[in-house]
Amino acid sequence: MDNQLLVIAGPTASGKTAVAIEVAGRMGAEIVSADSQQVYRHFDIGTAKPTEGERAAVPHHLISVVEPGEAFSAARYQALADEAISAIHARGRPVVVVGGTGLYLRVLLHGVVEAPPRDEALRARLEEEAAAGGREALHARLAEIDPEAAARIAPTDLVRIIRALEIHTLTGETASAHRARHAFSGARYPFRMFVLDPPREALYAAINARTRRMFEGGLLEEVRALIASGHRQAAPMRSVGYAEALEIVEGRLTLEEGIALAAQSTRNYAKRQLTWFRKEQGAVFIPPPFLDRIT
RNA sequence: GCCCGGGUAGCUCAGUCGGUAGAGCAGGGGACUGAAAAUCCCCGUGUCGGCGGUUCGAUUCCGUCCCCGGGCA
Repeated sequence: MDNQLLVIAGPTASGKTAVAIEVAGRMGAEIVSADSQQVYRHFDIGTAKPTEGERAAVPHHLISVVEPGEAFSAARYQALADEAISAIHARGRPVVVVGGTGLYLRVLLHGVVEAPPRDEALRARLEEEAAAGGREALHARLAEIDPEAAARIAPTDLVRIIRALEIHTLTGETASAHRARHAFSGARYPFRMFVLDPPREALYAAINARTRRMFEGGLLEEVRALIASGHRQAAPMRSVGYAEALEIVEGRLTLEEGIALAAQSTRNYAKRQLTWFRKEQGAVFIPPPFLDRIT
């Protein structure tokens, strides 16, 4: 039973970090993060990484593990998380997985389709093509080579159209063929999952307050420093909070407008996160007080 | 007091040469497997400021009143 994972999920600002540290502390566990933005170094304030003190209290894994410019992915996450988990288990300690990135949680728990990683040059070409001829044209092309994938992907969903096309041109086999080979059903680890689910109003209030705190705590300075070190185009710069901070730094938004928009997109993001967790079989949604309900 | 603008969805506004109206944002729901805090999809009845008038029919035209801007006194 000791290598059963305890998974603590929940939308941003629901209080995952504090709960996980408390619970892991009691169990003598180590924490494996499942957060797609906290993996990037130097993006600290806007991703709400656990503090030094918190990380000293309980060892954390998969936080600040890659440079912002590096291409990260769900598959890479899975590999690194697997490594961390087996190392912790080798130490004889239990694992608490904490995170809000639905895709990463799913890939860790249920597996990832085996396919080649992104090909930067190919993607650039396809993007140009879409810019010139329209996304629908690319989608039409996908429909010819892989009707099954085309049926599943919206004609406007460029990111997914490109990935499907990419898999095909890289392997000569369609994306749906790769997908079909994977069952997704069973779990890769025994686990129990709790989803922290505060009432909507409380969540929004927490998000609004935390967003403001981030700006007061130096988010703009962090963004300026990131730009100065050449990370203006890095993937995490497009994430909730950073995108707005960038607009402020570059003078396209006033501070107040930016804070309001950042809080707004964070709220919308929190809603999106919930749709992942709702689909996870066996996940237990719990209202506060969280600690009393995690066993 | 007079003149000019405005008063339409929670907010900002578009529109109807007269046939009871629609976008963005907000809000809600959803999809998602190598960028995922990304990318994408779906959901809009509201005395069209009040009251009268003209009209088969007024949110739209006319009158009048109220409210909000701005200007002149």
